[in-house]
Amino acid sequence: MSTKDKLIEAAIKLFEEKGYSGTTTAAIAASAGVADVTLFRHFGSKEVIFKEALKKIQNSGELELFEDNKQLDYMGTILYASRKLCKYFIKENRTIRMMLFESIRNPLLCNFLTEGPMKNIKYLSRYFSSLISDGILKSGDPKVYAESLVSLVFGYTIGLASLRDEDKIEESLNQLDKMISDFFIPGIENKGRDK
Amino acid sequence: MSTKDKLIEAAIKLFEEKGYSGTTTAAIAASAGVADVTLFRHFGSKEVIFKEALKKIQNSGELELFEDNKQLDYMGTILYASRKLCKYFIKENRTIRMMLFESIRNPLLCNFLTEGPMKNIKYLSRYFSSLISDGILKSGDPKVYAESLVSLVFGYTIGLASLRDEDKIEESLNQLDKMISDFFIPGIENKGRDK
DNA sequence: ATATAATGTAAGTAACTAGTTACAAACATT
DNA sequence: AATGTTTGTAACTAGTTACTTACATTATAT
Repeated sequence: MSTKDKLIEAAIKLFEEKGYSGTTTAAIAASAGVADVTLFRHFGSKEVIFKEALKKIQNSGELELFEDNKQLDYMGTILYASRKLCKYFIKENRTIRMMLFESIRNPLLCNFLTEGPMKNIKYLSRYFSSLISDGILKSGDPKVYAESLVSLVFGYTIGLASLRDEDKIEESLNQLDKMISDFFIPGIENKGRDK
Repeated sequence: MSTKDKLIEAAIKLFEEKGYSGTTTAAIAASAGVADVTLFRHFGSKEVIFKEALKKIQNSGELELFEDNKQLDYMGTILYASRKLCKYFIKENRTIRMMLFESIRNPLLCNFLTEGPMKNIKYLSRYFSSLISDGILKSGDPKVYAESLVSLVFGYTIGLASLRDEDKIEESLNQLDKMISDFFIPGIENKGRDK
């Protein structure tokens, strides 16, 4: 691994735990096992390495919500997607919480933060849209369906699960499954018609 | 307003915007219009004034989700409660985002943060429980119902709405209403039976 | 009117902070 | 073997940070 990569990795670890102003350039260099001055030779300033760290964080956040090779019904597909989303939110919960805070003062970060979820919402919207056309789901705005699902998963994992004991993750996943299958899906299903 | 109160208020404003390490004691004192040394005479250290500020934030978060004098059906009651919750999350979104971040390193803050929502979840659980007994809602775990509702509102306001333009709040409230009435409630309603 | 408490002024401490500069050592390339 | 690149060491700057001490001033209460 190159020196630059070592620095970026150390920076990500520290920034996500302590935020921008809680992290010092000296700590990043020490954590990467290089001299202080090397950081400035590579990045010039703390601002720059912070932004580069964010860039790498974002690139690692590309999610494939649907797996083509699996033959699932719509219930299974929605559950699969929300599980995947949930696992991502749990895994990255500290980064997300840090960025949610840093974006208070840095509005550019807001777009940055929402880019990933917005992509997922688009994918989900398209999927819901096709399910509506097929008469499987009630007619309605598929984007609202998608935003609801993502909000539910996000709110549950970041707002509740990530604040509880870390060893209860499996339990959280199960409860989320229950939420989705017991009333998110029944709420959007087309019950009156053919099925 | 007493000097101590002025300091706490200034501290809240700064901590919620810049977090713990981004806020300086000098800035708090200046914002409160008092001398630097006065802060230390009242609180002794930055840690202490931070914790006192948090205490006051928490006390202001007591929410009455149900209004007794209004005669609403269950749909209206749930919508009223979620609107109230949503408005609170929007109003306090910066504080919440700050605490979500600060709690990464301070686990005590986690309990602190969830205390308010957990109370709301308890209230809602009790309400849902009675609706289940009345046959209005499907049988199921009322706590899961409540956590779903709070997660949905939290996820939508903190995860999506608060990151968008601030002037779109009204629109966000309307969309949340739509989510609740169009498929959260249909998802938990008892459709098969008497109503 | 006087004692008491709360505040301001001023100076200072010791540690930390981002960032720079100059020089030497290690390294790989040719 | 010579050269250029990357890195480490070390010293430094200039500003910031939490926090302290000593003394003067103001307000309050009795």
